[in-house]
Amino acid sequence: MSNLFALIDCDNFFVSCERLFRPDLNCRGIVVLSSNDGCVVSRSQEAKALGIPMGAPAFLYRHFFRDHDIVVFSANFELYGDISRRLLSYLTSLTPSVEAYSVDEAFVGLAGITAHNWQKWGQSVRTEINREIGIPVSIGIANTKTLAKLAAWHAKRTPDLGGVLQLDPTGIMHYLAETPLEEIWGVGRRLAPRLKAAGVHTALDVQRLRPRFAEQLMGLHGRQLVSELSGQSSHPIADNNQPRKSIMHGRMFGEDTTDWTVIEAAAVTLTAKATLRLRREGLLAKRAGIFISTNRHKPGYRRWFEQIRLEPPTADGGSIAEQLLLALRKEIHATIAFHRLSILLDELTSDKWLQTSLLKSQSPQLIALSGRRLQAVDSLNNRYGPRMVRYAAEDLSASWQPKRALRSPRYTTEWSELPII
DNA sequence: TCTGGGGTCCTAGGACCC
DNA sequence: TCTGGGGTCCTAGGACCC
Repeated sequence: MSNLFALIDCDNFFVSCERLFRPDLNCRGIVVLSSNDGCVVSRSQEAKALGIPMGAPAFLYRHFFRDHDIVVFSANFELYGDISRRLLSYLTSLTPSVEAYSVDEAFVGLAGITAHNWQKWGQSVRTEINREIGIPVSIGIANTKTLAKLAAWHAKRTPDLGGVLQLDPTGIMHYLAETPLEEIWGVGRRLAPRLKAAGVHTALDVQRLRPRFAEQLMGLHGRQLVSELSGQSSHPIADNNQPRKSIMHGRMFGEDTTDWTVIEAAAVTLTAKATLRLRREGLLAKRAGIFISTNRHKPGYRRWFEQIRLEPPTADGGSIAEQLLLALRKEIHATIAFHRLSILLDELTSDKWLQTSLLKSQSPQLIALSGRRLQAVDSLNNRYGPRMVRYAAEDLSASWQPKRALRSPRYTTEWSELPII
């Protein structure tokens, strides 16, 4: 028995996924760009060594990429999502105590696993992931999730460790002292300056804070941080089956637009996608919001947010989009170049128990009809391909669709894009 | 010309109640 | 004229994460 946590953290995840099907790129500088080919979200070691920062705007680096022979990809989220699922399924074969923390990281509770030497256990897991899935990972092992994150950070940067670090009581002080404040899980760009002003510069300094003072500096969160860094766990492995609390779906437009028709097409398409996720997870939304803004990098930046109540709760994209657009239209008069639009669904509830309103009662027949229509659409789309049946408004314009000119094939999720040997 | 997308949690303050 | 104390709930905004 042990109360240890492991963090499995993929190295340069998006780049590693691209290399999986392009071994010819193994020693090349590679970057992967965000949606709309906007900025750099993943870099190979070679690209990092050249000094390309995370989040670098792609347009500023176009010449740099060319001059340094950097291979550039648009993000291929279908591929990354699929590889991520494979990793998760491998980890779940070791123990059910797995928390998918993000697309490229997972926590594993080690209580149910027996091993004499955790460092060796980590090495073997790492080797096996490399063999079975083909993605390099770093592994941190410690008594708390915060320390496991910290261990993985060092495992990535210290070649002698071979990609795995277990923080045991003898070595822990050294690594805490060597961890800059900003690298602690839970200390971001706002807290860091506040802590520095109080003379706190490393993870060891934070660990040594008096809990009351930590709470003054960082709120409740600070107290937990001190205890987590001291080896007292306050964050257990989270249950991935907990229903989600909100769904947000948005896009920056391929080009700015003043055209209401384009806004409509974007809003309906994004709402349809968001409500499809809702239905797949057996949820209904009680509230929806639409968020639209101009380019925040240009002067005169403005944004609008309209929220509506959904009575009864629904997963019907057409009806939600219609109400949202109606609400938005009332607020927007001038012709403005819009840059980005998002849909938010929240106050989610299970579709098993439908709470109908007493006052604004809608006929049960009507609700049932909408449910059957959505079911029919979903089953047609499952059978014949996504978006085979869709709202006409989705096709009013495609000009808002983001650019992804340099996307690699969806090797593992599209029959027509299978790799050819 | 060109700068991403999707989440969760905590807190402060206001409205309202007795 | 004077104007307490304590509680709950909701929301917007801020902070964090990847």
